[in-house]
Order: sequence, then structure tokens, then C-alpha cells
Amino acid sequence: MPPEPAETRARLLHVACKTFAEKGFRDSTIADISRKAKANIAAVNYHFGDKETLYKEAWRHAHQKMVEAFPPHGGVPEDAPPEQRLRGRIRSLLQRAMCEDGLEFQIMSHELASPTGLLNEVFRDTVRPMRQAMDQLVRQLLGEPCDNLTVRLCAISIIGPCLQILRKRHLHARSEFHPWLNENQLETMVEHFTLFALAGIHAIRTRHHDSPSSASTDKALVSESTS
Amino acid sequence: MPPEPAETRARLLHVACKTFAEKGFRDSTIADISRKAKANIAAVNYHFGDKETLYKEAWRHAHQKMVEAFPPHGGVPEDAPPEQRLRGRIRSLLQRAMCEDGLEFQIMSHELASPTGLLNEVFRDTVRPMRQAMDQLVRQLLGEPCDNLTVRLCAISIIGPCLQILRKRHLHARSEFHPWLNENQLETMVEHFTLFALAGIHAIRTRHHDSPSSASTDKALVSESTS
DNA sequence: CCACAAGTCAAACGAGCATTTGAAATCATT
DNA sequence: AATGATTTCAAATGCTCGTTTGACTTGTGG
Repeated sequence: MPPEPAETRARLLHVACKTFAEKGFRDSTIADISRKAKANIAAVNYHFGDKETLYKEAWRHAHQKMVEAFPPHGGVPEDAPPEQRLRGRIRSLLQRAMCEDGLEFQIMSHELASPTGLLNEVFRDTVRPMRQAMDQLVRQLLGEPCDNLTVRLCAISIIGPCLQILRKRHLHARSEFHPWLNENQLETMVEHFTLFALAGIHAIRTRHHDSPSSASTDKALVSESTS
Repeated sequence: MPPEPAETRARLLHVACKTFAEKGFRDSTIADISRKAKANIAAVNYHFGDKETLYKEAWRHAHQKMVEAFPPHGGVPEDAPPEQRLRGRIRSLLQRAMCEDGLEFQIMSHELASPTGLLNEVFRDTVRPMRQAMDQLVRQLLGEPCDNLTVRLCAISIIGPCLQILRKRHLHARSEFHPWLNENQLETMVEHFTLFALAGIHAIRTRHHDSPSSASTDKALVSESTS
């Protein structure tokens, strides 16, 4: 009694997401995924061809679910004041990083640490737009036209802490700790990081106003790369 | 003509650091390391016993070199005002993250993404003290006694961006880009992150002054974990 | 010159893993 | 019920990699 035809593919995809999120591409084995999905070891190759395309499909799946659950703008309309939009983006980042089933960032974390290169194309289409949106928002908050380096450093100052949370979550994942998606705690963190970021940007802004930047547009930090 | 006896061990250690930093534990192979170190494939097992102890020795080596080159306080004396000490710690973090041979953070980055558990003990002795020092410094900057959650979130807001830089460096490592340790650029970043952090902390501080925190000491973010 | 330890080397072993294979089971259509 | 397509299955294949083995080379002390 095979449990629902074509259901196997969905189960494999789901288990693959969790496994890749936990162990990364290389440390995940087809045998392990198949066993956890209650499928035969040949099922992966039958439904997806090989391990690599299963990996790509798994990330696409995890990413799409996250986009639906937590859109990048965090529910704040596009014509809201920049401060509100920043709060929305920070909330979206934190939700994605902290969500119990938020496997998208975990897979991406592995991919950044030891790149397989398999997700490069998908990343170009997904994370680059988010980066550009963040840069544009920062540019608005900084007011008068600023050099790209300043903008990028501010964006890093905003995104960095949110992704740092992700790492802590991953560390705690295998310990006794569980109730991560605490709504109160989330809002506490959103408020903290938003307030912190707005104050930081304001300080940078006034510094620029006092002494116009000597920072050159630096190809290194500003170049077109993922993340 | 074996090039200097007992020299092989040093070459293996050096190559192992670079390889583990680039590929992580699992993706690095003994054969590859041995070949690059111009040593026989059995040399690793002769000099270190097995791959795991080579890994631990490699991290110890990379870490020790970084501690000597860039002490955590960044050259700022312990009795300097907190603002200066924060600047020193941020500089130290950025130097370690950006240094051409700064393999310590790269290995740690892999270890955090997909933990082997082999470095847990060493981490306890090395990164935890740094974390505690940062927390204490933040506590001073925040002034009046603050709850642990607030302190930790501030610390994350400081450390996060510095480690985000590390990830960008790693991405660019395999592209055409090289001259990373630009002294001017380093100071630009130190100034940016320090200014940003001080402004953020000040904002949090005044908020706390206005409305005393309702945030409970949360076991999750505050617990005793590495990093 | 000899004996002994330290170090190096090529070859082989054995485990783990992705992938293939060919048969069996199940489903859909007539 | 029969036929063909789809899906599942256990076993086998072939490759990579960590580790071991045993011989060979080099350096040292008597």
C-alpha cells in the first residue's frame, strides 16, 4: 500500500528541505532522506533525476513557502514612510530567520559557508532584489545622495544582526530549547533592531552632513554579488 | 631529499588551515591536503593520527596566530573609556575577519553552519570569554543596570555586521578580487560600525530611561552557548 | 660499520555513498 | 480482464576517501 501516488515526491521534497537545512548539501545523504520520507532509495533518482536537482528543487520550495508566509516588505505598503518600511523589512528578516519551518535561510547559510554553486542562479533572482530594495531604502533614510560604500555599510549594519540571530537559532536547534517563535519576543527584537538601526543611520547621516565623505566608491563592497 | 625533517608537519598544518577554511571539514580531503603540502598521503596519519585531530590542531593554530596578530581589545588599554574600547573590539573583529590569512573566522564560520562538534571545547575556552567581554562592555555603555536580553541584543547588533563582512569576503575570495586588507578601507569600516553602534546603544539607553523594559530575561537568547 | 629510531612512500583495504538496474507491484485505459 | 505506463523495490555497481600496511630511506649514536 504505497501511501498516495505522486505523494512520494512531496514527502521527499519536504524531508529534503529539512535535511539540507540541517546538514547542508554534502553531509546529507540520499539514503537518509529516502528513509525519513519512507521511500525507497531509488525514489530520489526516479522523481528528481539526481541529488543536485533535488537540492535546487528543495531550496525553491523552501524559498517559495517563505515568500508566501513572510513577504520581504513585512506587510508594510510601499508608500508608507521609510521608517515603517524599514521596520517591515526587519520584521520579515527576523520572521524568516526564526520561523520553526524557516528552512530557506538555513539552507542559504550552508550555501554561503561552503558554496556548491548550484543555487547561484536562483540566488541572483531572489536575494539580489532584496539587497537592492534594502539599499534603496537606506538611501532614502540617509537623505541627500550618499556614496555607495556608506549605503552598503548601513545595509550591512541592518542585515547583519538579523542573520546573526539565525546562527544562534541553528545552534540552539539541537539543544533542549524549542519555543522559538514567541510573538512577544519577535516584536521585542523587531523594535530593538529597528530603533538601533534608525539611530545608527541618523548618526551616519549627521556625520556626512558635517564632513562630506572621503570614502571612495569601492568595488569590493559594492560589487554585484549575491547577498 | 625530504625538505627538512619535522618540517612536513608544519607544512601540513598550514595547508590544512587554508583548506579547512575554504571547504570546511567534510569537503576537505586528506589526499588534497597532502598533495598541496607536497607530502605523502600517509603523512597526516603519521603526524596527527587522524583527520579529526588535524582539524582541531589546525584551528588551534589559526586561532593562536590571530590572537597574537590582533588581540581582542584591539590595542586599547583596559582602563580607556568604553567608547574607545568598543572601537578597539570592533577593529579587532574586522581585522580578524578581513585579514588575508585570517582563517580562524572562516573555519569557525563553517563550524557554525554545519557543526562537527570537534571544536566545541576549544570554542568554550576562546569565543565565550570574548562574548562575555563584549556583554560587559555593552553593559557599561548602557549605563544603569539593564536586563540580559537588552544587553545581548545590543551585542548582536555590534557583532553581526562585522561577521557579515566575513561572509562577503568569503564570497569574493574566489572571484577576481584580491586587495582586501586596505588600511584606509578598514579604518573607514571601523569608524562606520563604531559610530553606528554607539548611536544605537544610546538610543536603546534613552528608550530604557523613558520606559523601563518589560522584556523578561529570556533563556533563549541569553543562555550559555558558544558565540 | 652496525643498529635503531624517525620519517617517507606506494599500494591496498574497507566503509560510505550516489547512481543504476531489472524485476515486481500498482494504476489507468479500454 | 488485458495491456501498457507509472511507480516502487532490493540488490548491485562504481567511485571517493580515510586509514592501514609494510617496505624503503635518512639521520644518529656507539
